[in-house]
Amino acid sequence: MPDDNFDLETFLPYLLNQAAEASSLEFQSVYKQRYGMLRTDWRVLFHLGLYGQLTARDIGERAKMHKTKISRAVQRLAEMRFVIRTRDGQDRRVEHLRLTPKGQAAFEDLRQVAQHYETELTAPLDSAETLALRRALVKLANPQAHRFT
Amino acid sequence: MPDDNFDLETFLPYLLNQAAEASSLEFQSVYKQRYGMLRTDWRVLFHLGLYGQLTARDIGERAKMHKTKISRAVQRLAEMRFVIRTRDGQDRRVEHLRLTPKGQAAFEDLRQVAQHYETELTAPLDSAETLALRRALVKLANPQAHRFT
DNA sequence: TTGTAATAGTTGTTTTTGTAACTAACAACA
DNA sequence: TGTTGTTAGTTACAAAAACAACTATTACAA
Repeated sequence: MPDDNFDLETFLPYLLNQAAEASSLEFQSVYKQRYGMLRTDWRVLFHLGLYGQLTARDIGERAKMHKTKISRAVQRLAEMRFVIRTRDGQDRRVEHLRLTPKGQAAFEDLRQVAQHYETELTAPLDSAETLALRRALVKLANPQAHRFT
Repeated sequence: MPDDNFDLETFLPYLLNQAAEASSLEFQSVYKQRYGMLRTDWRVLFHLGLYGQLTARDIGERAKMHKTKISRAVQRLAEMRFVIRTRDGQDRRVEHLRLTPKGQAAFEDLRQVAQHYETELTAPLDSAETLALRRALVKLANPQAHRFT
């Protein structure tokens, strides 16, 4: 008979998903209703807003998103005139992406929402707790950096 | 000019999603390859395995899953002969769900995998960190219980 | 009673995602 | 050169999720 001291509510993949979903809900409703964006869209937007000009490949690497997701997000963002794509001169396969003024404005707007929402989210946690949470999450999000296998 | 001290990597909804995705990956490959299950499927399976007979409604409430998701998961699990459905005598709308012996076996198997995987996941964290993480996640997963709005 | 609202669960349709195959461009090396 | 392999990004198709409308049953109140 296997161990009985297992609870679903403490199983990390489950718990993490619950927390992630709950904590994304409100923010999601903002970028969705205000700009008709999908989750992939705002991620790309934020990457470009925060880190400047990037290629689709760069974004995929940083955000761990598959290239098809990014390709489609960029298409949508370009249609909305939030992003401009320019071919690289040296290597004509790669495309440089950057925000238009309109995209920049949307980014600034959503960043403020995000920032505000962040403080709301962490309200039930004291600052030590929040710090510990972030540190643990970073470790979980980047497993290879901490394992030996 | 808005605050510039905002980083995507520390934005909780983003970070939580990254951690959740990374930490679900390996476990997902097990229940997928071993039983052809979807995420919704193992969640329903685990609910029934851990808490005994439940209705679809119960599961939806506990797991915060939409009823259509559960309906279809139950269909799949019933096809696999992992779950048995019996109509309630009093209220003929409700259906009681429980695991068959075959379903029970699959649950026990996956529970062991989960338990083992859990220790692997928490390996890079010390026990205080793990505890803090769980407590914080529980708070984030159940916002209404901690807010005043 | 009977008409209205509510609830449990299902089904149908549309979006979104995942996966694989594809095009175009470059790299490296015989 | 040309041939093979690799890379950036797109497209096509299949799988899954989201959303809305539906059936069947119960609750409740005029």
